[in-house]
Amino acid sequence: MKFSNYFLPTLKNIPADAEIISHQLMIRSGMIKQSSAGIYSWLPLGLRVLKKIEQIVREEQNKAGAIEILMPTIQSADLWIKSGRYEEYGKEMLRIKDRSDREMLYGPTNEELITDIFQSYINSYKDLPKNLYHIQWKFRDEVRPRFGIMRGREFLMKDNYSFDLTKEDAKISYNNMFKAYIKTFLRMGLTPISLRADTGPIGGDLSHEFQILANTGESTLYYDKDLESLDPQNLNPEKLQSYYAAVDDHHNENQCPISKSQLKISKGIEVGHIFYFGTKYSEKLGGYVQNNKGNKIAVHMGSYGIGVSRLVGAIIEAFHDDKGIVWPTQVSPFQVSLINLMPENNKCLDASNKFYSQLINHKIEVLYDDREVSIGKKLSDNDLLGFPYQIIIGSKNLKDNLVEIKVRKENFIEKFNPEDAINFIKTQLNTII
RNA sequence: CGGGGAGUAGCGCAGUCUGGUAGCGCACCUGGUUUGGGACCAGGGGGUCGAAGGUUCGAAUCCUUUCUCCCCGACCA
Repeated sequence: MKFSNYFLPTLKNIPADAEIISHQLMIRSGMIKQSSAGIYSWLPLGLRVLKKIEQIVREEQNKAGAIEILMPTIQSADLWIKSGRYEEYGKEMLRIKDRSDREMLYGPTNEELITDIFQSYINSYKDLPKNLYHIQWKFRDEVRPRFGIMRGREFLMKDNYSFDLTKEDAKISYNNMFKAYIKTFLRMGLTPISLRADTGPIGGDLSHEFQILANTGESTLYYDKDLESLDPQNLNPEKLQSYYAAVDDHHNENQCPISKSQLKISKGIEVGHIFYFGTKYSEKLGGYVQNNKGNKIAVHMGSYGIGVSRLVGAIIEAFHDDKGIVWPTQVSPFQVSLINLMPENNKCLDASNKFYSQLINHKIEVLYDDREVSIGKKLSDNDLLGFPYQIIIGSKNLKDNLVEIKVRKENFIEKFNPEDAINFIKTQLNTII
C-alpha cells in the first residue's frame, strides 16, 4: 500500500479527550474516530489490527475444536425474560422497540440465544460435547465508558459456549479453552496471567480471568514469575491453574504461598474471562439431552469471552514508547514501513519502487511512505505508526548502495545493501510464529 | 449514579471575570527556498463561538433552559 493512496490521518496534537496512552496513540495514528461516548469508527489502520487479532482468536478457537457461528446483534426480549435476565441486567442493556412495538435489545452477551439454538437441534448425549463460538459486536450501556476502545459501550467480543453431559466433561471443555486462551495471547506477543475470578452476574462456580501485563494496566497483579515464561508448545491447564496469581485485593503478604523471590508484581489489563456455570441456563431455557438411559438431563455449560476490540488498546498499552506504538509483528497493521526520504530524487525513487515491488512479491505487508513531506515528519510519523521494521531510503546511503533498516522495538539501525535488506526482513519475519 | 471539568476553524488552545467588527499554534491551499529527525519565507482559505430562549443600542462574554463530551469514584470483556 502506498501511503499517498491510503487513508491514514496522523495527528501531531494530542486530542484533549484522550487520557490514556493507547487512546491517544490510536487517535494520533488514525486508527479510530470517536463517534459518541464509548462508540467508535474503525479507520483503515485500526481495522487491520482488529482483523488480525480477530483472526488469531479465530484460528486458536478452531484449533481447539470450537465451531464458528454468527448470532445477531439485535435480539428479542423473549428469551431474556425466560432466563430472568431481562430484569436482572438492568440499565446496562440497551433496549429497543421495533415498529410493531415488540421489545428488542442489542445483545450484551449471548447465553440465551445460544442455548435456544442448542435446544432446537441437539437432543442426544451422542451429539455432545459441542463448543460454539462467534465473534460479534456487543453493546453494554456502561455508566461510564472510558479508556478509549478498551471500555467502549460497543465492543467486539469473541464468546463461546460449551455443552457437556456431565460436570466432569464440562471441566475438560473448560480446561481446553483455558489452554486455547493462553496460546491466543502468547501468539499476540502478550504475557497472559490467569487468575481465579469471582463469577459475577454470569453466575457459576468456576471462573478464570485473563490479564495481560502492561505497565499502564488498571489492576495490580501478584503472581509466580514462572508465568512469564510459558512454553506455548507445552501447556498444562491444571498445572497453570495451580500457579499463584492474585489481584491486589486478594493478595495477602502473610498468606502468600510462594517465596518473595518467586513473586512478581506488575500491572495488568483484563482481556478474557471464562466461566463454568453448570445448568443455570440450560434448565431455564430447555437445554436438555437424553442420556443413554433415556433420561432428560440439563447440559453443563461454560462460556468464554475474549475482548477483541479491547485487545487492540491493551496491546498498545503493553507495547509503546515515547515516540509511538511498537507493534508486535503478529498484530502489526503492516509488517514493514518503506520510507523514501527523498521522493523527488530519481535514484531514491527508483530504489524505493524496486523495494516496494520486491516486498509485495515476497508477500510482505508493506506501507510505502511515498509522500512528499519533510524528512522529520516522515520519520516521526513512521515511528508513531510503529510497524516492526522500517526500510529507510535516502540519497547519502544510496550512493554507497546502502539502505537503512530500523527495528522499531530495539531502535536498532543497521545499513544493508538492498538484497541483504530484503533477506534480513524475510528472515526476521519467518522467525515469528 | 454521586462528585468535578470542558464545549470558540480539521486538531490543540487564548479571548469570557470587566459586553463594543473572533484570535494564536499546528494542519490545509498558492508561490518560492530547502532536504537524514515533526523545515523556512511570502501570500491565502476556513467560524451561525454546542443548541434554544432572554437581557441589551450591541452578547463568545451576562441570565435561564437544554444537549454533548471528558475526568475521579462505585461496576465490568
